[in-house]
Amino acid sequence: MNLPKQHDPDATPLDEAARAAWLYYVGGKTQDQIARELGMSRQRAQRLVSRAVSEGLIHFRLEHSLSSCMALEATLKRKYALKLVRVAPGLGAGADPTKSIAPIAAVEIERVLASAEPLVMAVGTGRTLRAAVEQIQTMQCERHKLVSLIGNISPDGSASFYDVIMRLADRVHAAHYPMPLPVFADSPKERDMFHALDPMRRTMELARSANVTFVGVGQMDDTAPIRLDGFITQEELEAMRNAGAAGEIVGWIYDESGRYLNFGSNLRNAGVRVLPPEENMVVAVAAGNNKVPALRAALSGNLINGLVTDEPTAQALLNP
Amino acid sequence: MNLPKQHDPDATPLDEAARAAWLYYVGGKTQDQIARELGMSRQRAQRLVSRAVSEGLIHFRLEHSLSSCMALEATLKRKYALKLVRVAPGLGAGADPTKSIAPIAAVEIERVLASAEPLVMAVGTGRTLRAAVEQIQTMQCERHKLVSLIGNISPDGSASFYDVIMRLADRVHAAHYPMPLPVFADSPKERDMFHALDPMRRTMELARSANVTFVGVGQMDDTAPIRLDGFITQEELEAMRNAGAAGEIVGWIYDESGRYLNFGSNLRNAGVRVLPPEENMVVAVAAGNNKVPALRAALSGNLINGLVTDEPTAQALLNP
DNA sequence: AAGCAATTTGAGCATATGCTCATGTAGTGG
DNA sequence: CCACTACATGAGCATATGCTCAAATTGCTT
Repeated sequence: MNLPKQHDPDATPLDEAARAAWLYYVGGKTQDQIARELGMSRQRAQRLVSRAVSEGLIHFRLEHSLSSCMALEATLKRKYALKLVRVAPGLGAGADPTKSIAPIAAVEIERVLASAEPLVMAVGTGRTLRAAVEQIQTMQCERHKLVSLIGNISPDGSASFYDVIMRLADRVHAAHYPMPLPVFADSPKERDMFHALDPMRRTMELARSANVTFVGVGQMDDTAPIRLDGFITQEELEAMRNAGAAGEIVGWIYDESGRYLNFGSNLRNAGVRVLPPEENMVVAVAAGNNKVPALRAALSGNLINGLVTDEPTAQALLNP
Repeated sequence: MNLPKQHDPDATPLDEAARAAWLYYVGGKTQDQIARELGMSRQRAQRLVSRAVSEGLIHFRLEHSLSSCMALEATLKRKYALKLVRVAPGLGAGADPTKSIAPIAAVEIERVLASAEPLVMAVGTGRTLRAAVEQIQTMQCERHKLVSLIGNISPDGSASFYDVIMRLADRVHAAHYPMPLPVFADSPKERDMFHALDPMRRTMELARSANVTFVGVGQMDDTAPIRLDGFITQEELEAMRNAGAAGEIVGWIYDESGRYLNFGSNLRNAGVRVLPPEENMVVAVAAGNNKVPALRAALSGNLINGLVTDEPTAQALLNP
């Protein structure tokens, strides 16, 4: 029988956490039972379960679309002529909307990657996309190509934290093409030098030919991620705002009608600009009150034709 | 902000359950908070969450392979020359092993269906497969064909409860070919009549050409599902046992070396027999102590070349 | 419209969970 | 070899969860 195991010796800590979480969520046992079965204190079992959750060893996935969210999806789709809209149930006032949209975005990315024909998928960066990628399940996608729209080198020279493409490629086993250049060059001249390099040119060409693109959207208020992560200074940010900046996609700043500014940091951006999609899909993954103006602008300029957001944001986008 | 919603009127009960579960598992809120946010009693919130779990609106998925299970997989793979082995962590003594293997089997079925090339997938029936299918996430698989190996008409004339193919096709949106005939004919003659029908012949041909097959495995002790579901009588079962019956796949009974008996109910079975795979894959999804002899027999006869089971069963299969 | 059965509801309570804190233990650098 | 830091552990407790039961509601039949 399954009496207390004397603490299986050849088990990594994460193994134990995974097993405890399995017994808890899949098996529906109490932590007390689990502790006894695994020969440990109830404390430890509790910690293992909570560890498994926080380390993302266990995923929760809702297999049911709320009708209220579906209604918002339909309305948004019509209003902005979008091809894809997903609205995640809101998590209420204080919560981080990233938590809410990440699992939904993950499902959509998986759905795209499940396609039979080989695709080129371009991806941006950012906290939200990063969180989404963490939720993607592993799959075999050798037929697809993943390409980054944006350099992976931070101002301080390190690889950017929110580098999404590598993690995604890891999970889905697809060929991937990161862009080994700074996000912003020091000058337009330097940027042109990078762009003159042949391998760079090919990667950028690939990115521009992507069938599907997933990007985050950055706001331009004082919490602008582009500033918080040290890509531009507060002064530059203010200058861009004065020039009409409403939002930003892979670092490219656009005004409230979704037109890219020909000014300031945009002149140094070394990455690929997302252009209004025609046959291809450009899906923005973003939610939160402070992103509403940026999203609205991107939508009016038809910079995107797909949107993954949450309930309150969807509502805000519909209330003019 | 998000103060108590006065009980959203246009929400189905399942909608509410899904929303509560979302807030609970994804949002990490307490049921008390959820109740306040949704304007209901804590009780109700509690019930909604537990309902969402029991109705399968929310799925738990482990994104981490336990090393002890991986070791068992490797050993089984070698010992029986299998192409695919997955071992789910056991849920301990009393628990229903179906609960344990269903999510793992679901992942494997998804993985197969994610394939780029069009496939023919044949499926059997049974409680275990049925539970696995409930765990599969929805996907778009128009390129694939799903075909049933077994009739979907019970002895009492109703459609069989554990009919798997329709549910699976529903979820994954694939073309599907059920077999509108009884599981067992009344006589060999009647069976031949069914088989003479042209559409039936084509479906059976399709089933025999399947690239991948997923089946359950039935035991031959007094808990034999084939008897419990009224397909054969206790007397027939005993007769088959006396003739050496060790297990059953889609109703076809085989002996301990995995050879089909040419006897009894096998003479009336109207479905397609699973033959030892060559290029194709035949994956058995089964676990539990009482299934060990049936599994062992199927493995010795090379009736299957893939196995999804749980830890205790894997261990039992390895201890001779 | 009344009566009945079946389901839903909330109160109260036993149990399970998770947090804090004091203590222990391993690993590191002097 | 000792001192120190960082992290792991278990006890105790406040809180969250889920079960039971009695009351209320719903839907259905007469």
